[in-house]
Amino acid sequence: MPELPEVETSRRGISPHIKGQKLKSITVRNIKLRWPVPVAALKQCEGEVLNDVGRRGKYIQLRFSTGYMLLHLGMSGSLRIVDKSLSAEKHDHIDCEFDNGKVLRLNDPRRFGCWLWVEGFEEHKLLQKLGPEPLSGNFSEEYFYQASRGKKQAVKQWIMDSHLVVGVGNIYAAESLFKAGINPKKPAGKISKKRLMILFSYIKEILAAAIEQGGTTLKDFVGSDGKPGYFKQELMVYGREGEQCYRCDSTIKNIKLGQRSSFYCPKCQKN
DNA sequence: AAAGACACCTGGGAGC
DNA sequence: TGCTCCCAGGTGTCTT
Repeated sequence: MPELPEVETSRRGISPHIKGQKLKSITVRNIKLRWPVPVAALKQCEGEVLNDVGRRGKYIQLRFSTGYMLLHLGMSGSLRIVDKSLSAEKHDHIDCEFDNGKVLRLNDPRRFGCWLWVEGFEEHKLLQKLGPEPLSGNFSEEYFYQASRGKKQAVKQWIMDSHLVVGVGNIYAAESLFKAGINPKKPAGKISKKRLMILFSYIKEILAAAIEQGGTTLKDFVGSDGKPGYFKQELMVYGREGEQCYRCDSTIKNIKLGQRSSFYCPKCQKN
């Protein structure tokens, strides 16, 4: 469910309801997420004020004075703000109830997500090796180009590696490669600087646009009656196997790269 | 060091 | 209706 735009949209959506509020209680109904939920450590935050809701890559950080909760939504996780009177349903694993009566509720059917506790303000091990934020100045053209040299890995897998840059998921990897006219199988190190710079621009552009759109398409995420929303933007290739390319008369293909579906147009993305 | 395979888990849809 | 099989927006960890 969540690529970076949805995580950021979730962060923006929940923050105004809970930032500055005192955490009244935390309820963990299932500790079996990707890693066991450290209930006792989380409980120590009860009575503390949530100072900030941050984000690094696809991780969300709930900051308290003693440290922060580190959340990831995995493949199927979602966060909602609900009234404390709304009873929990299937896969609602964690509730954070605040003094204002609002509850931050995690739903995650597949339980690939996590909810950890990080003491103090050091970067957690999971965050230490992450690459730059795609929409920050740290993600530069020169960095992108230099990192690509000598890489034999398929460009699609390369741009999805969070050690290179965070936040490029399966959908937006496919979409940015289509816009750049680059074949997803092409080894990253064999792409010319000129074409890499085009790809660089599209990665930024598409993620930025998706975040903008996420604000409207995902508002349900934080509604009291909310169900997870989906991006309704027009995807050029993702999920369109067998359909006609919007830019030519060719048919969209789907190949496996690193066990992930990879949609592309064999004509528009010949090389 | 780098690339690839595998692991974790549930639900929905296709096909029989 | 119900079974089996395949697929899904992620990513840490283990194996070559």
